[in-house]
Amino acid sequence: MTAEISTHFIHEKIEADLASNKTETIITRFPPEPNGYLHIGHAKAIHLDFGTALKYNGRCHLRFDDTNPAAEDVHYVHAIQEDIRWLGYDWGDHLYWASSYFDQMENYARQLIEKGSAYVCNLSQDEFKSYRGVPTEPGREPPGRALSIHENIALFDQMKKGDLAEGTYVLRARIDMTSPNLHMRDPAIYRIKHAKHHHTGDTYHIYPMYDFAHCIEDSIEGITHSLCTLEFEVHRPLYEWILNELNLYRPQQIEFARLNITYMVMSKRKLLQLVEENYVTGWDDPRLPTLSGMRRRGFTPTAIRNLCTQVGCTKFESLTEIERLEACVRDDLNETSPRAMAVLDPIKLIIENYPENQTEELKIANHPQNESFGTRTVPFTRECYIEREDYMDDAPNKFKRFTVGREVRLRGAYCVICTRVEKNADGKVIALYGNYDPETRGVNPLDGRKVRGTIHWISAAHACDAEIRLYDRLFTTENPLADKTTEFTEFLNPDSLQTIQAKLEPSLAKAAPADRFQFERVGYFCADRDHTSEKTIFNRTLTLRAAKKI
RNA sequence: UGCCCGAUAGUGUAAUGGUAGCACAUGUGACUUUGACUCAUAUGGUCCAGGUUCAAAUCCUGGUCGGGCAACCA
Repeated sequence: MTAEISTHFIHEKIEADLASNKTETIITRFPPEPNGYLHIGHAKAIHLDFGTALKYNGRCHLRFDDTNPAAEDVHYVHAIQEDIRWLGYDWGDHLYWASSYFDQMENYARQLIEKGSAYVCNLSQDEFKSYRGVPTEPGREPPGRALSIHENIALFDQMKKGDLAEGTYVLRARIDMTSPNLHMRDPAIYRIKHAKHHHTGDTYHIYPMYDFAHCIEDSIEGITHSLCTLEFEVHRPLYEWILNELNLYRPQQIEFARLNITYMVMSKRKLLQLVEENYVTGWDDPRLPTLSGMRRRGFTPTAIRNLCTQVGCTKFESLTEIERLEACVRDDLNETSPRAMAVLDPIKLIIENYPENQTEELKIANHPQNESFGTRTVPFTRECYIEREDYMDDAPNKFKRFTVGREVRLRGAYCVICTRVEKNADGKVIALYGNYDPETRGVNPLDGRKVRGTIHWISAAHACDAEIRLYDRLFTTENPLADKTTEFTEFLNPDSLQTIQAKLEPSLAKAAPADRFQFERVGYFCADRDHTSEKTIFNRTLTLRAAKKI
């Protein structure tokens, strides 16, 4: 695949480092914690990390940041790898685990203790809170600072052996309790956890904290540029302090803004809540911004990568309009999806001058601009389904579809003039009657009259019944998290999923799960993963770009 | 009220002291056997105030507004 990626401040920094020979090979890393599914926000980071490595002929490591066994699960490890591959990126042999560095990290922690730069602290979380102080006031030195190196080593050994209960002791970096940066006020770097780790099992009872672990992981792997999101900006002094204290190679951490998209929530915690409280059907619900959800919805990796390129990379906390994502998806799908016909809200059209028992196999192109998509045959008969909204009583002149007396082209078939309409007692249209012009099969009328509208249709006798899931945005407000006083679930769109029964052209019964189509004039659809030869199920990926219909 | 970061059309971005461009969205028109696609065209912008300079979106100072930081999460 191509490394389509725009240039921005991070690449300027990289190019300067290359030019000054500070670095030779660019090495980045994508470091997910296996505690949830990847979403489109991660796609931005993946695109940046892997795309940058590709652009500069370097490499990108996939490293699972598995330092907290309480939250993590091997199930997520598999899902994350699948999603990254689906997006189109490959880490080759460079798969790493924070947990494989645990022994080294312990040694580094010991080094810190031995040089007096770390100590064991027995303060409870609440107690330490009062020692740490608040942003506007300096903290006080915790009593543990007075312990001898000997005592600290002994205590750390006990923590490691698993004799001590969780929460009783932590190892702290000894930095500066008066620092204006709270992260420098003796942060915890090791804590006791008796949980079973998905990768190391019961081997360890102590686990490193993010701030201690991450910089060491980067350093060990020789990462040149460690790209992360803005909230880690205030952690950078700590990242650098630890590696300096340990006299280790120091990668360059650079921060960029997260991706936010209107009508979506990107927080892992919020997504988990939507899944656990059954607001959606699972992590791969097509309404979710998870990569697995978007995949099931029918979005393409190309579209997502293009979006990432378009939004670029800055330090400005932006909110991207969902329309831009949708434009990327339509742009790709327009080029890559074969066309087909489906009637979502059927009414019958009876062509009275068409022979009663005749079936014609019409050859129709699968793509209007690309002949390589080939053709398919679609059966045509006297009775067809057409879309209810393709008929209107007393239609204005601009309405290019049926009204009594108006002639319309049936896509790929004949021109038909609507002669009368049949309604039930409530005035609801039950059927349309019309006559076709046998001379117009595939061509315009010979007499030169203009037929302005073209509509889609399905032969009633051959129609394939299908379940169609119409998805719409999950929330009704652009930024469901903006209002801090209202729970974001209050803004859930009650109509985000509508399931209907529709009529499809028979060729679609042969579709395989995940196959994508454009149902002409209706939208982009893909066969759901639940789709089988017995039960036809399609998801609506997106509608066609909304044009003003009369 | 401590520290850190940021601010360019509605939105996302480019311009690296020298003509403020591009894309998405929106309006209008053309084409069309998809009211799609495509094409043309229009609307619309440098947070504010000073300063430096022949020249400032860009550099400096001060404001304003927005975001982040007080897990034994990452």
